[in-house]
Amino acid sequence: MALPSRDQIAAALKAVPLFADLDERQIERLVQQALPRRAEPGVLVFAEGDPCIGLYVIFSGAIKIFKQSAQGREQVLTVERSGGVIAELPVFDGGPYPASCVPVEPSVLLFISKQDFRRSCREDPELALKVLASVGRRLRHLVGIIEELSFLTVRSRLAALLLEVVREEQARRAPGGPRAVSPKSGAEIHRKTGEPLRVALPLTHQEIAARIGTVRELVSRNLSRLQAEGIVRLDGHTLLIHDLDRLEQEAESEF
Amino acid sequence: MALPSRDQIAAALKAVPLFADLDERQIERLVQQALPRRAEPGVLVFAEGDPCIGLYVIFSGAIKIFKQSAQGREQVLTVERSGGVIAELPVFDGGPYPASCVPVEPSVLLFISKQDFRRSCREDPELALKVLASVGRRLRHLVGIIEELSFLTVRSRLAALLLEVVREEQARRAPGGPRAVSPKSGAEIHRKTGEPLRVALPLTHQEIAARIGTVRELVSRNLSRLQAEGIVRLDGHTLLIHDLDRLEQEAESEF
DNA sequence: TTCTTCTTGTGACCTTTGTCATAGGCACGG
DNA sequence: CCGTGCCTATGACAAAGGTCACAAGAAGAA
Repeated sequence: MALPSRDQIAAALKAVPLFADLDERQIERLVQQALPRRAEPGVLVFAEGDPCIGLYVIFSGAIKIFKQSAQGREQVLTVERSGGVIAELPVFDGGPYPASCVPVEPSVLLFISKQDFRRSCREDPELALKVLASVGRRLRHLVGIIEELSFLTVRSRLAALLLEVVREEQARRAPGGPRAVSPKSGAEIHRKTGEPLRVALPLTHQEIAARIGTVRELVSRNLSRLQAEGIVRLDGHTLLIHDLDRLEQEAESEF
Repeated sequence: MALPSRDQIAAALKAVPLFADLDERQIERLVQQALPRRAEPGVLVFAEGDPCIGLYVIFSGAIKIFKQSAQGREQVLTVERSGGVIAELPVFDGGPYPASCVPVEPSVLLFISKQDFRRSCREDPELALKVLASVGRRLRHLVGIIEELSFLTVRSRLAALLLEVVREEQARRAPGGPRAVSPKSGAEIHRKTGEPLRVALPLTHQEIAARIGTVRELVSRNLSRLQAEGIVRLDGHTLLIHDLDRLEQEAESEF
């Protein structure tokens, strides 16, 4: 895939929630500052501890932010997709990147240097407030991970992850965001009809393990157990949810 | 203790890192916005899920931010002291407070409403950037907790906590921050002389457990073990560190 | 002091998590 | 078609984490 043109970059930036209601002139400046680059799965964009030189907007693809332990265990902090922004925080506190970053699909990123972005925020307080709001969401997410690690078993973290995958998939199917009309979400339909919910689960056990903070084998065993109990069924990389209520219940069950 | 006077509030705000180099006029405005209030240990300042109405600057005392599980287990996210700021983030993303907040000592807080603070940030981009920097530190801290929960054993998290207590205590003893001159930290002295390092450990096992994400009994057992191994010694609420190197080593040991 | 409450130490026991090893399945390139 | 490499499943085991119960200590309040 070729790198995006200026027009494509401008369109992409306008679609980024963080830059949602900037005016034309401001977008234009961001476009001039943005440096497009390709990034391939397996090749680090940056590593934990690297000095922070700027942030990245995801033009296309998907990017994983993670920590790695000395023993090689991995903990995923978040996976961001098109329109997402990476590392907008370390840009401001002067420290190095707090985690590593690698694509999970072939991706195109727009790099904006620390200096440029700081200047933009200084000149446009609204942008700074937007960044703060975005960072707020990020912080909530991290607190959620802490809560899960500290209160929930591997089994319920797995159940929670499956539910999250379902929700994302459904959000993707119903573009334009949640509407007031059309009240039946996939989950509602499911509950009514008793038909199994069907979503893609494009993750290996290893990747699931890294997301929920455990090891491959436990994911395998717990998935088997959930299947044996008739809560879900796994057919290749398709996940069938037979009992959403039970799954939701499992996702809560604490230590 | 009486509530602070305007002058005292002004002085306190100037000493807050977040407001470090605001000019007189800006400080004056913050003073007018700040509403002092007392807060007592055991009485929630706000609870997780409450709508966010503003932020708090700690005038005096110490404040704990924590999550609580349905089973009553507690996970401390941070403990802030005089000069610290609480909940500066949820002010910006429109969501409710993500965790609960309670003093661990009798404290005096300065409340600043969401509207006021947002206006101040809009009018002074430098302040917004300061907030971003401060939030950056917060995020690093949360990522650190995730790392510990996901990679380290209870034993090493305990060792890490003890080391943190030592570092804080030493920072308090050497006011004015770390200096380039006077290179001998307490730790250095300790290593040279072989004398046990001695710091106060003003925490119950229950409180330690809530900080490192486990239960009372495991704290008790692991402390005993560290003592049996001659690494530390506990005399009432005084902690003696006999082998700092070993303790640092333990703080790293992964699963 | 004395009583009550909070805190700590510990044994017994169970559950969960993690490790190691092994074997079969699937997918892709030659 | 057949390797080669990755992914999955599972048994056997070890170790860590957690629960329950109970006995002492320590610390405050009366």
